[in-house]
Amino acid sequence: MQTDPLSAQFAALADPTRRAILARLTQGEATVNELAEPFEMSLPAVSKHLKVLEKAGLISRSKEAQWRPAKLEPMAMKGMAEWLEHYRRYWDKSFDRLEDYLRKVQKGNDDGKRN
Amino acid sequence: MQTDPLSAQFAALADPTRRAILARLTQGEATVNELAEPFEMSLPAVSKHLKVLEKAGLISRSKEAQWRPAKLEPMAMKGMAEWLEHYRRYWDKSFDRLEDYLRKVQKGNDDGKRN
DNA sequence: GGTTCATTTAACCGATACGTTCAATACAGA
DNA sequence: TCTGTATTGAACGTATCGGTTAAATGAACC
Repeated sequence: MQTDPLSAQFAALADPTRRAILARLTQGEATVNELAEPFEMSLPAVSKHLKVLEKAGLISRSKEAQWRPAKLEPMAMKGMAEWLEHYRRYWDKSFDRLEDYLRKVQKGNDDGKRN
Repeated sequence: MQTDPLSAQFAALADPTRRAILARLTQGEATVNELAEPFEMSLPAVSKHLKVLEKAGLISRSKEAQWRPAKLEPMAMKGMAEWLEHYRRYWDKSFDRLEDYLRKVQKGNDDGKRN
């Protein structure tokens, strides 16, 4: 695999087991044993998946006694989401109209004092 | 690699050459030779990258004489974008407030007659 | 110190990824 | 039909992936 972050992150998402692990981690931190429970897969296999996710920056690990709970690091997803956003205008018809609208507001009656 | 579409699509994006090819295709259709030009890579290599992108549904190929121009199929990106959107609330602070707002509008003063 | 539990490391395996080179195919045009 | 151009196919090498089993590590508990 490549060394650039985006490649590592997309590659990490290219596996259903890893995507399921990330989904599980939206419910909160979890240990390897807990994460492995839904899968018909050995613990070392899950441990390796976690290593892939960690190298991609998508999760972090902590340490409590003999447990190494995994925690979601959602900021790492931002880059991928932004990359895809550049293409939204090519599939989302209504996005073109939104762009037009935003351009108009930006230019003309600039009442963007919100927040 | 897995056989589910999302895995194939994320895997396709996990390579900088393929991402560059997709970026190029936002400018319009292009032949293999044109697509290969920026890369220090053999033509068969680029041809293989196109096959990966095509299997993922991210591009399509047509046929004009001996040319097989590639065309962006942006709809195939929707699934990935939606998958990532589920996680936006975990990295985007302002998204929580937006959610609250939308929930409120949905419930109470429903003046959503636009469009 | 010995036991148990959680996790990782090591070694291995078959399949796939990504690149190469050389040959084959397909079409256009003189 | 011959030539040139565009593209793909076949065969190959090397590295990585995703899984396994068995052993090692580390911490808690008696």
